[in-house]
Amino acid sequence: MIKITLPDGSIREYASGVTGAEIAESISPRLAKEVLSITVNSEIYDLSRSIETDAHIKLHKFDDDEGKHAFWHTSAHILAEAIESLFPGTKFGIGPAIENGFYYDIELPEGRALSENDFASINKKMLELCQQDNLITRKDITKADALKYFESKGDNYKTELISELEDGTITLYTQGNFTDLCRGPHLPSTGHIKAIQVLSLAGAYWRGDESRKQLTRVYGISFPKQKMLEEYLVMLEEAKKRDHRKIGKELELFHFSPKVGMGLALWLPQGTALRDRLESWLTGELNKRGYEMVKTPHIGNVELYKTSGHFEKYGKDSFQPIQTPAEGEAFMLKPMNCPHHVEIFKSKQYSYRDLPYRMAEFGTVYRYEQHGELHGLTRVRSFTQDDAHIFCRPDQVKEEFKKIIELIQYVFKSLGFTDYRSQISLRDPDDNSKYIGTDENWAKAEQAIQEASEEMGLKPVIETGEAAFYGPKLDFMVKDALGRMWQLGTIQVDYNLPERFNLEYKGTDNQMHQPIMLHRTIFGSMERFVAVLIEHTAGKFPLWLTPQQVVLLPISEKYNDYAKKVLDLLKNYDIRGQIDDRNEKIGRKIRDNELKRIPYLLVLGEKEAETETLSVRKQGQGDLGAMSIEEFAAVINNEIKENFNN
RNA sequence: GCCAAUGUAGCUCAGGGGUAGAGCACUUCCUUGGUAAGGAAGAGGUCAUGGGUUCAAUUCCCAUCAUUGGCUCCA
Repeated sequence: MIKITLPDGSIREYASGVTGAEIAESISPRLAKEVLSITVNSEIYDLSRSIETDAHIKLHKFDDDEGKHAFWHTSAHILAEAIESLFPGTKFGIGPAIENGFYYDIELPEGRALSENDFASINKKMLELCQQDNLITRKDITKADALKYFESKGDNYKTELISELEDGTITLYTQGNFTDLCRGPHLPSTGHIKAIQVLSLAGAYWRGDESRKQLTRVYGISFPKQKMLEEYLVMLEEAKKRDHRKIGKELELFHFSPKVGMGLALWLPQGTALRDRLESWLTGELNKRGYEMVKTPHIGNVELYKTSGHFEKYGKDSFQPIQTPAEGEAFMLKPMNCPHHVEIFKSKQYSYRDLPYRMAEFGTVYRYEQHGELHGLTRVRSFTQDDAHIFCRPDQVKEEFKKIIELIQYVFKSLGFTDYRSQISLRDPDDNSKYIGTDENWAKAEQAIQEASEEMGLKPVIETGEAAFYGPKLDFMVKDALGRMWQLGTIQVDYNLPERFNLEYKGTDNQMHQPIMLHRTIFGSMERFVAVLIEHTAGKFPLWLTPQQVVLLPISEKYNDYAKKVLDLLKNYDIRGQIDDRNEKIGRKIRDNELKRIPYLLVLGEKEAETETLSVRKQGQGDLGAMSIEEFAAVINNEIKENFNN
């Protein structure tokens, strides 16, 4: 008998060789039906694989990541089986589970290409294979036998993968008529998959190497219930509806013109109003927290970036330097704000008492992103960072981190991002040679980041070896209304620039010391953040932020004068809006302004004019009834107050 | 930068070897209204750009540019 410890600490005894499926069955038949894979002492097993020794186990269903992984991994094999049966002679690359579904990289036989027209037949075949409920079996074979098998199939991608594996046993998984090289784990049988569908096609280089052959990547998704697939497809539709490029056009926020240049956003008046409001609000918060605003030019002498090291590292792939009539003189479009800020720092002498120096700028930078990488406002060639640099003493790093974390938490909360994750990137403990800065400073900074995160209530994921060469960092990822993750804020420690620019301050010992520099941004860039905010809110911005809080709708032009009077009064309460005095009926005005996502519509006619009231309509809720101007102002102000209080 | 698809009116899109269509938006007129589209008339396009094939190209072919979906890269 062996002892199996469940996640809750309870211990059950089974005969040696018991499988995950049998354990699940012994706990509950319902669980046995839903369980997909099992973790045995931190290794993930198939349910049919026997367990020979005492172990800690955890059973995985579709609702945890490990369960999904096995589910989608098996789905990828089904996709491959379907394609092989429909297009014999197809060669297969890799077919992993990904965050949302799975893909398989394939190479179709000569002269054959896959198009969206083939999706229906693939879907049909995949569903058929699932309904056959074929058992999935795992087989250990030798490397030589594995090579022989895939050579006989002519599958040179698989043989390449196998030949790079270590000697020893190799596992193959078979379901129905399809056998694939795979580490596993997989579902016990294909019947668990009740809904499966191809989603899209893309080209992908074999092993991500552009000098190698481009394969066809087929993306798909699958679920244990048909209804879940339907919901997923609805979510994809919803994501399309929320696409910031679409809403940006509808709400006239920004525009791209090929005549100006790709990746260069033109901010329209409404978008500018939104962005300016974000900037001025954040500036206010920065001032409260001891930051000082600075402004620096859009270009800088090439020598500056040579000193900072950016030119050497990125100059070739960047916008090329601008020549001047002077011999040998060149300027670069600013790719980073930090060298400029460093020069501001260097403009005077510092005592230890002057630190920390918190310097912030909404600084526009230019980076030559590759053509294919440009995407709406999220990937552009000119963008404005909400950048800040904090020059501090080593003993201040932790406190400064805490202050920045507090600010980031406040900003996220105020904008409705309640769900976010954080990640600390530390250096690779096995190889210190690739990092600049002393061991002592790194150790201190890494400790400071971890303590600060913990004291501020973050639960960061810690990634060792992910730090940049110049210092460790803390990144923030927010989850939007559709559950998608966006990387926004980041705080980075930098030992590199202080060294390259020879920054110093005078310590209590009357000696010069090198300050530590912290880079930090909250929004990342204004462009990207506005895009995320649009998709998160579907264009229904928080009341305090939205460019137009109210639109006044006179019933007919007889009441335009009353509307003008009301608008003036509302302005006294800092409520912003405009009058829709088009020659249209009230229903039309309501419809058009609802579509523009105006939070409050005020209907003004004879009744209202006589009683000095407003008929208030809230976006998405409809008629709230009549109110006095004072009452309405209170409604608005309360809603704004609540936004910042909860 | 690579692969694929796409590019027709301000927007969303239909069409198709014989000089171009719809809806919305726009302009003018009528209508002066009560909570998600009032009516009529009008104007608007070098069918992305440049070549080629053809009696004829917006349509077919090639190139370029841009957009979209991926890949690669990202200070």
